[in-house]
Parts: sequence; structure tokens; C-alpha cells
Amino acid sequence: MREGTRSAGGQDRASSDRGAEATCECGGCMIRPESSIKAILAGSPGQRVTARGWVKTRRDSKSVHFLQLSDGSCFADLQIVIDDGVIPAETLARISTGACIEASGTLVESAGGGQSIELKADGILVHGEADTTTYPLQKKGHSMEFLRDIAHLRSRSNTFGAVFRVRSALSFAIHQFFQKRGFVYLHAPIVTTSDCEGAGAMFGVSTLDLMNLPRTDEGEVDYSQDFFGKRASLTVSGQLEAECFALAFSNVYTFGPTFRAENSNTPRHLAEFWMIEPEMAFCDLDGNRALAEEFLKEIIAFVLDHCAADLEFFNKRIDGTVLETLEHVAASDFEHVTYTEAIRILERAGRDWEFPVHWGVDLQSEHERFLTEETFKKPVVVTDYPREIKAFYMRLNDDEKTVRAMDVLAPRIGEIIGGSQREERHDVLLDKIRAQHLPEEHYWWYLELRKYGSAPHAGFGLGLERMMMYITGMKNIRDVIPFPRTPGSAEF
RNA sequence: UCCCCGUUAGCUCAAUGGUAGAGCACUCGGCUGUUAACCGAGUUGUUGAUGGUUCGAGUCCAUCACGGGGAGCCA
Repeated sequence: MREGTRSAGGQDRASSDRGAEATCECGGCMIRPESSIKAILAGSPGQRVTARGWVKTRRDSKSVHFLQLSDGSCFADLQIVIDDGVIPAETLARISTGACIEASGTLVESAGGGQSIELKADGILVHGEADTTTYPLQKKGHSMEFLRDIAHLRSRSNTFGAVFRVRSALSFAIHQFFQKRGFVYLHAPIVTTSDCEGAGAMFGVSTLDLMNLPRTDEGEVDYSQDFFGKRASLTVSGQLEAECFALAFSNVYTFGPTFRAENSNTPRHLAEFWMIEPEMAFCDLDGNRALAEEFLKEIIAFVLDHCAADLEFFNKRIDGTVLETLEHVAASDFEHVTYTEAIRILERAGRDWEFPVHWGVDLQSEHERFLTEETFKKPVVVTDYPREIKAFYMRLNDDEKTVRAMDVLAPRIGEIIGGSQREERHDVLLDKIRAQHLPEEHYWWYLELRKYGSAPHAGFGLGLERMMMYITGMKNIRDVIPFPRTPGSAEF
């Protein structure tokens, strides 16, 4: 790494006395909120500031140089103005798109049109150069596919800067939503030995030697010799653990990574993604649905409030309907139909469905899209699905044909939330486990929850990345998570 | 995993089976308080890989790899 050089424009600065170990005016400390570019842009002319960050573009005139500097703290860049001769030419020569620099100077009212305030620099420290002939991020637009190939650098782009600021704010909003309501945050385990979570293929976790697997007499892999003494996997859901906690803390939520080993190659699937799973005791499906709606509206409103500049960018460059949609969703009531009603709507739609519709079939993408994009044009909650197409733990309705399941469908991305009221009756649950030929011995602790102090309870799961897609308008889920893991791809 | 489409310069893309190009980036020069700056000149290629057809393949065929869209699975 190259040693930084301070260029003080002829002035004698205290920091230049420190010898080779050049530092900034504030002594090499981290960026505090008050010294971020976000704060600097809110400052007033005459203030002396030091800005640190990465150069997005550079424009030169004969008598003046312009840099646009970003430190990630906000969407806007800080324009740095360097009058010719103030900074040594050899320092200027090291500054190009991608370089990391530190600029000290005075805030002035901008003489140009694009910004109201700018930094007139009298000292520049180059922390790290970026070779112009090889630095892959150009000033011009890049395709999302190309940026994905340089995931270690794409966060410096406008788009991904906005994406990950929104992701951070959204995560905070989610915690705040639940914490405000007294929900206990549960860290559900990442490694699990319950191969019965039933939400898809799982990644194995093992310390066994793959070249020399221990075998049982029957020729099966002998997991009793493995690290956990039995077959272990990465979690596909924290729901079962959340149910345990709900029957102790009443209202709980999980928020953590989840893993699916499905060979899904779509713009909506990841092998590793983040999920939020609230679970509420003394709650039925209506309460569940109400919370889901309140939840989505509140976190959307938070992002609208706190990420205005980023959202404006998405609306301008990514998807022109984003702002309108979000404001609409935050303000209006969700539609609610039962599965049976939804089927009736689809049957009467007069369409040639690729997958024919009749009571008992699961809703396909085309059906979900029709309901949410064409019939109602807003999020739709579908409840009370046929028992045959839903998971064993969902509570059986009195009609014995349907279960207390709900899916929240959103325009453009389909299912964004899936949830249910859980079967809290021990005998009914046991019957369903047996009817589906599930290994009941694996569910012993889940069944015991129904044996000791059982209570009605319900919950749902929200995929964080699906929500991110909805909020930002980004079309591919791989572009709303920092370093996506998908089949055949985990480079960074 | 299935179906369709694609892979050519650093990036985005052109190129009837017949000499591989443009814009941007980059380098140099000019001009200007510039805003994805502008003007001029210049550099840049194992056409994804391996076979095959052909006098001749970026182009046609086969296989593979990677990417995109759709579907399934789901969040």
C-alpha cells in the first residue's frame, strides 16, 4: 500500500511535522457523524472542514479542478474545488475516479449550478490511488450484471450506495417496529439438527472427511460420528424456535440469515437470504394479518421518511413507479380475500391460464400477479388455503378443508409474506404429522409445546430481500444483498 | 432442474459464410466554474471454451461453461 502524502499548498501545517506518518486534521480518527459528507453538505459557508471519501469523478479546467467525493453517508456527493496551483501537480496527478482522498478546506457557496455548497480545498491527502487504466468503475452507467462481477467495488456506485443505505435503514425500521411493541428479539440458531423444518432443501453442516466417510452397517453415512452426533444443517427457518419463545415471551421476532439449497435460478431467489419472523401468542389469523399490514406500512413509511434522496434516485433511474407505489401502500388498506374467493375471481377472469384454476390448486405466479397487479392494484392478503397445499403446522379450520394460512402478495414480486395461525391442539397436530408421514419422533419438542401450556399463536415470515426489491424497484434479488450466494456463485 | 435468448475491445453494442467496427472509458493535446463537461487525435481484440462442417467461420452444427428472461420450488 502506498503511503499518503500531505500537500499543504505552501502552508505550514501542524500535521506535516509528524513526519512520514501523515494524518488528517483531526488526527486520524474515524468519521464521526458531524464530519461526514452528509453533515458537511448541511454546513454553512466559512466553516473549516475535512472531507474524506472516494472520488467519483474529476473534471478539470485550466484554472480550477473539480472532484466529486462520496463517503457513503448520503446520496449526494460533495464537490471539491481546487484552484490551480494550490495543490502540487504531482498530488493532483494521483487523484482520479476511485481514489481515496482527504480534502481540507473551507466551505463556500457554490458558484456553479449543481449544488449549493462546496469545499474549497487547500490541502489534499491521497490515501489510495486508483489506476485509471484498470479501475473498472467508470463515470458512465454500467449494467447490473457487470457490477455484480465487481461486487467488491459496486458499493461505491450511486445505485448500490442507495441500495445499501436503504437496506440498513429498513433493517433498523424493522427492529424499531417490533421493539416499540415490546417484542423480544430472538437469535434463532443458524445450525439445526431438525431436518423437519419442511421449507426446502438444506445445506449440510459437517466436519466429516468427505474423502473417507464413516459408514453404518447398512452403508449409510454414520452421522453419529459427526460433530453434532447427528445430521446437521443450516437453518431454513427460525419459526419452530420462535414458537418456543412465543410461548414464553408472548411476542417475539427473529431477524437473521436463512439458507436454502434449492437449485433455484431466478431473479427472486438466493441460497442465503435474511428473514424476519414474528411469532405472537394469543394471536389468531386476523391479528396476524393486521400486524403484517401494519408492519409493511410502517417500515415503508420509515424508509420514505429517512431515505428520500435514495428513493428519488430509484424512482428516476430504476423504476418510475416506486415512489407512487410506496406512498400508496403506506396510505391505503390492503385487500383481503380468502383463497376460495380468489379462485372465484380467477375463474371469472375469462383468461386462458397456463395453469388451469379450480378449487384445490395452489396459486401460480400468473394468478398472484393477476390478483395483485390487475384486480386490486395493491397488496392482497389471501387467507384460508386448502389444507393439502399448506404446511402441517397451520391451524385447521372448522370446515376441516382449509387452514389458517395467509400470503401477502405484492405487485411485481408476488409473495412477500407467508404466515399462518399455528395448530396449537396437540391431537390435531399429531394427526396431521402422521397424515403427512412425517417422522413424528423428530417433532417431540414441537409437540411438547402443545402439551405444556399451549396457546393460540400465529406468525409470519418476511423475506428482507423481497422487501428490498419492492422498495427500491431493483429487478434482481442479487442486487439488493451485499454479496449474493446463488447456485454456482459465491465469489466474494 | 426445464424452456427461450445471449456471450465480439476495459464497458455498452454493431458486423449477407469473404480485410473485426462504433460510442464511451483510457492516453496525449486544446478549451472552458465544470456537473455522466466539451472539442481534436491516438491506443485497445486468442470474437466464452473445445470439437466439427467449409476453399474460407464472429457468423453454420455439436458439446460444455458463464450470464439474462420465463417456469418450478419458495421468502
